[in-house]
Amino acid sequence: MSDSSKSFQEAVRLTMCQVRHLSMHHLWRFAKEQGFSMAQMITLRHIYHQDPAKGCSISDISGWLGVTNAAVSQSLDKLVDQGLVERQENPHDRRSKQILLTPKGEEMLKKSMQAKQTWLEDLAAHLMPEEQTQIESAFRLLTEKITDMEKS
Amino acid sequence: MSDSSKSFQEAVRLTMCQVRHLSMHHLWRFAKEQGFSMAQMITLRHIYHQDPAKGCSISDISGWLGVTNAAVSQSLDKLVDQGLVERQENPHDRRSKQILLTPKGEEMLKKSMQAKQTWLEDLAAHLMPEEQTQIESAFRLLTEKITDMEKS
DNA sequence: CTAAGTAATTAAGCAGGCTTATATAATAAG
DNA sequence: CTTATTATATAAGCCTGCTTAATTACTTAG
Repeated sequence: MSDSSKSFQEAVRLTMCQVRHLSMHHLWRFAKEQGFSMAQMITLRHIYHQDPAKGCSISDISGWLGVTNAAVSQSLDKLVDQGLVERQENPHDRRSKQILLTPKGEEMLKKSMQAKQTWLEDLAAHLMPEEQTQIESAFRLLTEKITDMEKS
Repeated sequence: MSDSSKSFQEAVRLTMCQVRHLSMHHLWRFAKEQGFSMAQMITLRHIYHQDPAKGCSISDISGWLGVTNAAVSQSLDKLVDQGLVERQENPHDRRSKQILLTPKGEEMLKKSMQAKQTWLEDLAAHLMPEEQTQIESAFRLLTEKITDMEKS
């Protein structure tokens, strides 16, 4: 591996480490206040990151979390009761369910991310316009590449 | 707020959203495999982000997590048993304890972050050298600014 | 058509993380 | 010095998220 690549990785790692720590804390507190378990928060986010047309199955989620289907099914019951997700029949396989976020669920997730918004505004205030532009283009590039990676 | 600042924030938000989702998942799986609770992982990271000379108190941690001191004290018992953290007397206030990571604890935390390493190498492989340089400098700047923000 | 396999659900039971209540020791305030 | 407050620890008990086991419904393979 080249030295420049090492340097790149170190820079990314450092920022990620900070962001991860703050995000983790934020999500933990949000979940606690709203009465969700960590598993439910991760589930909601996982559904959110799926193709909204297809949703995802119970097995998808249990595989992602590393728990049993039973656990996911029970956990979803509560989210359904609260109107955050819905179970739909999979037309291609009637054993399977398509789990989808309801508008209410999507709104809730957005809200959970929005608290970050204030932080982001603070950050913006600490940066000169040129600095913002520089970081912005780096992040756009990164988003694109990460998306590519997840697909492959 | 200026349009350019909005655009900046949106770019950062998008990347963070991806990173958060993947990090969350990664940490969840790691904790599960290693037999730690989410609260313990967040605790360890919190200690890690403190001044290593001072450590932090039980109250610090319970405030950070939003749980009682009793919960933290019990949770730390297990981490102490495993040799990951140690309780030291605070010389300035003998009621209080300084909670510190042991070398073993630090190593464990590093390990929990290292799995990200592979991902980072994959990412680097998807990027041209110029792209890496661009992102790298943006991240160095960002780390600096976030550190400033946390201090203030 | 039958048998085996897969997806989800339900129920019972366990374990661990959290809370409250209580106790101890040290500090701060009067 | 006495009293109140703060920091932590311990014990008992609750709650909930998870597991296993059993069931239903559907799909696939032979």
